[in-house]
Amino acid sequence: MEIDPVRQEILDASGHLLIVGGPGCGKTTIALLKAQARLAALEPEQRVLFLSFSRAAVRQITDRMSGVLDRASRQRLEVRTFHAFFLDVVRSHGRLLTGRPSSFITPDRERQIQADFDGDWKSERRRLATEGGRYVFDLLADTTATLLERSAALRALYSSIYPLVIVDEFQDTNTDQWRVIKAVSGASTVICLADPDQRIFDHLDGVEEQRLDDAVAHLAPRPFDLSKDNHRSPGGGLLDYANAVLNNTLHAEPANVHTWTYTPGYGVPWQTRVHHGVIAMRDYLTAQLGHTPTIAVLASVNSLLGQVSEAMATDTITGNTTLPAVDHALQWDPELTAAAGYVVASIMEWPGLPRVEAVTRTMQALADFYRVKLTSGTAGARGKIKTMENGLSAFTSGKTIRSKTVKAVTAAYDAGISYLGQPVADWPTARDRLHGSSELEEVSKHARLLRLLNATDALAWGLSDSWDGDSAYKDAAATVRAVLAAETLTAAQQPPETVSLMSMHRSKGKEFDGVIIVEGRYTGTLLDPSWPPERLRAQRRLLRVAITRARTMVLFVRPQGSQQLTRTR
DNA sequence: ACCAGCGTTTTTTTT
DNA sequence: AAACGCTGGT
Repeated sequence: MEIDPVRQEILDASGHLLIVGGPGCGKTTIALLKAQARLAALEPEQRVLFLSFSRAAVRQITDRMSGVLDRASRQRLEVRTFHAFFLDVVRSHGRLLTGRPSSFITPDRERQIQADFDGDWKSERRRLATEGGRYVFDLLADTTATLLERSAALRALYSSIYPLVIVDEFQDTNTDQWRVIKAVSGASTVICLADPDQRIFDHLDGVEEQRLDDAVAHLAPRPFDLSKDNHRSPGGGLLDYANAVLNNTLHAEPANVHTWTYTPGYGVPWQTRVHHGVIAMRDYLTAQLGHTPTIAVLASVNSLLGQVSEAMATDTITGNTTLPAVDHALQWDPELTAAAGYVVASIMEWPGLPRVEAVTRTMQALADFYRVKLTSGTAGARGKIKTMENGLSAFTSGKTIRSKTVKAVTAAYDAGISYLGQPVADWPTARDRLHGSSELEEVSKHARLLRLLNATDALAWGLSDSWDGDSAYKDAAATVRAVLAAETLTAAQQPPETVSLMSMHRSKGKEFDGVIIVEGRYTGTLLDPSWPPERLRAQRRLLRVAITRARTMVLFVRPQGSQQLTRTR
């Protein structure tokens, strides 16, 4: 990178900095260079801390480091997620708060504990922390902030290890993360990297528009504005176009932005259009760039991406051409799918179990499914859990059962079920018992998504081992739990596929050679003039983020008659 | 206490 | 279109 006068000023400045600029303006690169410059003046054991939100973002930053920093600097620059850092602090020093060593509760374990607990989970997890020194993920930021706020010695310790702290995507930090930054800013220098127009997580608790004002008020940072620079798609006009979408100003579609419209009910399905778009873009970019391009398919809702994934997983014949299946990664929350899998697994244990125990286990797995939904924000799941628990206790105590789900599950058990000992055939047999209430239908539908976990082989092997050789799968639930837990962990560590499908929110901080933005007929609407102004502005920010993920080109696949993204006259 | 039916919204990381 | 939350009938 060329060091212009503004960047030279950043390198020379001392004290807190607030570096503001849009996508691809080089905020990260100049922050890395600043870290290198600062490291040269530090003691050998001192480090620079670079905090970001997701493991994917950490990966992108470390990848970029190799081209910018020398070896020695790379080794002394710690790029970590907020959570990894908080976990370290709590593990090392949580004892100061509770008088006992700290341990943490993984999300998987949290749900199990939650499943066995009746009452208010929020106060219970707080109690587990203060009385047992056991922390769930959600409490790590708050605990770290409290530790640093209360202990001057701890603040001094961390500031001496990390005299410089860089915070990525600062505009989306929540209240607890900000408390931590504030606490270390007393003795450490803080560099905030921010783009107020990339604020797309306002709807989350603790993420607020005023965060940048907080920084100005409490840190009095030296401000720098890099928003005029664009290194990601130089000359390509993608940033200009994205800014026009943000502000709804007059702008023509640049040559590297294309729109395909589809008419619902006529011609090929929209999913096939997307499939075609991915292949066309891959071929075009391969020729133009001379290497296999990275491509993202983005939508504003997850449900559309599941449909695209389904379509792209198989060869599709359209007219006289065949679209070959495309290997891709679907980034979505696998926890619910896994929970649905545990319900199916519990049904695979039925032949070896007495009636009460079989129904109880399946009902508990069903309740667990709704506990997962509850933790991911669906308030209505609470009522369903209660209904199921009530129905289950009515069942075990012989009272009249009113829950449709309990009735359907007992009826399915009483109808009898037999397995062949072949997991691939027996799994659907078990899954097809999930009928007779809206809850069972819902779980059944999620269970069908299990193919997306790419764990089919591992599941079949595991279940073969638990076949008792006669009629039942013993400990099928534990087997499936172990396989799926292992699978989700390894999936997170894999290098990204060249084609990935994710929500526009999830694409934050990532970049790709090409981006395909999909809009459905009824779902995932990109813009609707009837929305209230605040929602429209939030959506335009989101669209700007999505468009600027692309280095080279953008393709929209939209239904006919959809709202223009920029003013055209 | 349960659930069908109706009107509204769809966005989420973390070992 | 599907999944949410809310409400009134059983």
